[in-house]
Amino acid sequence: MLDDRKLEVLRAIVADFVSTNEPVGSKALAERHQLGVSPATVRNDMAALEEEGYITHPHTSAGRIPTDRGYRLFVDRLSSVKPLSSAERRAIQTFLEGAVDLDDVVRRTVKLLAQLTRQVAVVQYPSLSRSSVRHLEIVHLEPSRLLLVLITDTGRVEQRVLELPAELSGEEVGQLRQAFGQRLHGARLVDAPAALSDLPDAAPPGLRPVLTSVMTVVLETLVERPEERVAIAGTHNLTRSPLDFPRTLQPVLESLEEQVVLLKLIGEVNDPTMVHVKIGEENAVEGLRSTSVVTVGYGPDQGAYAGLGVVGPTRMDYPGAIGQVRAVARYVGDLLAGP
Amino acid sequence: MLDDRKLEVLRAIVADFVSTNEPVGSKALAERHQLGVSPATVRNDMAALEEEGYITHPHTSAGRIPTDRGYRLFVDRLSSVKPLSSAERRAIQTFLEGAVDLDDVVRRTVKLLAQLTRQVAVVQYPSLSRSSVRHLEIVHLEPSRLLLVLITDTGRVEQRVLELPAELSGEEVGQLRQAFGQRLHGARLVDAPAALSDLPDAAPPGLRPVLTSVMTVVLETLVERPEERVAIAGTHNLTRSPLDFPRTLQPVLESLEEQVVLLKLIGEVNDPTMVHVKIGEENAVEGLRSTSVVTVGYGPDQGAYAGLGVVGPTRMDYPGAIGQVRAVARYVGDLLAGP
DNA sequence: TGCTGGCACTCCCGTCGCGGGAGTGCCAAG
DNA sequence: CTTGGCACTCCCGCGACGGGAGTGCCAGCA
Repeated sequence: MLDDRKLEVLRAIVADFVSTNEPVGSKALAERHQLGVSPATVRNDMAALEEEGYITHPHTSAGRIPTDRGYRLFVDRLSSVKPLSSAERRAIQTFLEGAVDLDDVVRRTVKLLAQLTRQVAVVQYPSLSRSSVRHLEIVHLEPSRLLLVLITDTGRVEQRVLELPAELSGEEVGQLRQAFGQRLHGARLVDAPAALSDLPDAAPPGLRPVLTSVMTVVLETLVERPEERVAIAGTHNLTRSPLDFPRTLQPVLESLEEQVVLLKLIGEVNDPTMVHVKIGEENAVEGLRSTSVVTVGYGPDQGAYAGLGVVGPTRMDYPGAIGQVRAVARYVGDLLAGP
Repeated sequence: MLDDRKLEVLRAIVADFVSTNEPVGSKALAERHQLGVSPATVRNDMAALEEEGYITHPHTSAGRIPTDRGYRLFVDRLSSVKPLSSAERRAIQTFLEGAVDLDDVVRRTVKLLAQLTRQVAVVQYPSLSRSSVRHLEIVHLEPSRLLLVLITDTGRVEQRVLELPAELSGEEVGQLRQAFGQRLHGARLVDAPAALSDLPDAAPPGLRPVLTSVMTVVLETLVERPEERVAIAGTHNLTRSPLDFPRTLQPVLESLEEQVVLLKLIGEVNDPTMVHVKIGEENAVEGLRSTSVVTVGYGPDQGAYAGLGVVGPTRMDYPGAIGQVRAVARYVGDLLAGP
């Protein structure tokens, strides 16, 4: 149905429309790209492409613009990832080096991504459940109050204050500390329940009640609490071309303020090592139906810590954005895996 | 120069313009408000007000709109703080109760403030330097690595990993812990340097080098690092009436993404117990010259933990915003001071 | 001196009509 | 299947126009 030239025409339409933001006509297309055919032929191809739903036109005598479906075809079959320029590579390096802690890494990353892609950037903090324990500290605040501090291999720190049913001696707290430390050190958080399963039996009987209660809280803090954070930057890029979001900026901004929405956006990926692209109506989130979202997981080699990506108009430089998102994800993944 | 009726006219202009967002004419003004004079008289007053720079008009035959100077006069002398409705009071209570930790409190507060005022809300995290130490924990991660965890009375937790020049024994770490704990417990962070000043002399000579190096880092973490965070919400409110920010939305969004800018915005107050209002051109920040900012400090009684406030168009319901900002600040202050 | 009604004037704004132009769809010929 | 030609459609910018809201000024009146 669609021969190579028609696809080439679609590619040209996407390219022109992305760069000019104006409906593109047959004549301009035949001239600017060397298609080797006349505008009339291009028109025929356009009619076919429109028949198939890949392009449309705002009114009868206007040029064509790609539909969501057209962008989808473009992304899937007509484009290859754009390699980064050396300036971009340098920008990534200089931007991320010198980060002092996890917060700093994430903040720099999201800002970098926003600048690089000139879109809205979103970066999820390394997910708790996918990290492993570097250190678990139990602090004896008061006789009947403990503070749990968890440090993960990604540098993330979680803490929780815990009220005890009974008072504990310093010695008992030391026993607790040792018991948990031994079993959890280096363990992945998802494996924590298994690692702790033998704990009640192994403990001295007198300590058992308090131990199980501490254990409950530890597990709750470590595993069950889905406290996922995201950072966002570059929202002003949405206003760059006012035409892209005529009156629909409000729902976009609203959606971007909902942590839940963002997490859904970034988290909903099958294969975290691949870059995923959601185009316009493909988005599950109501308010983002007028945008496209490019996401990828980041982390050491296989397992992903978390996700990051960009949100922009469907009229987006997909090859560029995909390349940039992937590059940043790799770099940050290495950075966090390093130390 | 300006008698009572002229001021009344100004107040009416502000009121009408804020609610309708349209230049207000003499006739409509005389009708809607009971000024007891004719439109012609109102016109004379308007001419005087314009002469003084309190109002202006977009073109010769249009109604009047307040200038920044006009809003200033309105805020300073012509308005009183609007008391909260009972629905608003209830909203504050239900919104903030059930917050589990500091992060949660701040997140809820900023969202609440955005909903209440229908503007962009900004909340600074309780400032480190103004809080006091609830607990300082020193964790012996490895022979030559320490982890410092600081918990403030506001529930804020800061941590820092510290590489030592030499290895330490567990016993020595215990000594460190005790030395710092004794001196810092309950102390305000600004007083930390003083509280620690006698430390080198009091310590056993063998421990001195490492102790001073730890001390440096502690002070750095506690006091010098100006790690101030802010939360923001409600940016979509900027798009509510597109007329307010015709083409100036971009710089506003850009400014609001700069932490530094926000901190400056909120931090620059003389008396933290008072609500401060910056109108349009009064703002030091370039990109926010088209907005007004209403801020106040929050915290226990006198000393302020930090600041919070809202950013909106100069055409803002000042009496309402001031009341809401103040109410939220008080409530959050109490909430944090309580436990 | 200050308020008022009257009146001319200004200027915005929505509407309409009018070309120009870009682009399309279709057709017949190569 | 491609191509040139051609009629048609519809947007868009422009200027003209009239209504209307609002102003500024002035003269009269308390």
